[in-house]
Amino acid sequence: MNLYGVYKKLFATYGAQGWWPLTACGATGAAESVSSHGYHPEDYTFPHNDRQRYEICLGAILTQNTAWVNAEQALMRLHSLKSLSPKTILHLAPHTLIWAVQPSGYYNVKAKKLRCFTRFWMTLQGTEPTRNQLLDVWGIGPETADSILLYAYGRHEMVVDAYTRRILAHLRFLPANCSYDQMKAFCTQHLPCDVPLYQEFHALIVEHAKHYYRRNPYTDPVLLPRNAGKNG
DNA sequence: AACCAGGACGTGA
DNA sequence: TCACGTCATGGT
Repeated sequence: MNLYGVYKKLFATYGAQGWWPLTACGATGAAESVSSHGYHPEDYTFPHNDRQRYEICLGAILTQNTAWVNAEQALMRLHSLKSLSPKTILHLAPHTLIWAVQPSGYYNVKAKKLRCFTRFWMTLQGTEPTRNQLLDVWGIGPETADSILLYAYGRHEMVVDAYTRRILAHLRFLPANCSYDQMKAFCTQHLPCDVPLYQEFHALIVEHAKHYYRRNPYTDPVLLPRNAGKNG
């Protein structure tokens, strides 16, 4: 099975994931309903405005090496401060921003990252950032940059992560110590050039890895049903 | 009770 | 370039 076969198998198994998740307030614009996820299954025209794009960017930073539920709590706190927007977030006192970011961990660095990114965002004036521009922002590395480009701007950039590395290595497509750029190039080369497919692929990888790639040794009954590849 | 979560940065070799 | 320590909360 090639990588496109992997995609089709995961999609058949888990269905459309509808990433990127927004908070309910971000997805609907409602001021009060700040509860669960605002997924957008099979609405690939998403996001619809700069406010949603901005929330995706903050979420991408807040979820770095952190469970999404924790990042979401931080977004909720920002919303409760009416500061889930570039203009207002920069007016927060340092300790207030740190309080908001605290549930997502790394609160000192992430508060700084949000400030750095927001200053950059303001310079964009609504225009789309390039990948190199994003990488020049302190706190934005390759995965966060690609997440922003793919999910906030619908750009044709594959997002890969630690889960992707585990799966690609387990399927023996790439060595376990492969680089981010190697993974990205491999995925780009072996998948159709289709933005919604890219969005779903990464989301499906994460969903699948949560099931079978949390702890070594990995067993994957979906992609490796009968002990295949045991002998290298 | 370790171990992990949708990484990135700073440093030293 | 690359390996390694650091950042930190919350769930299993």
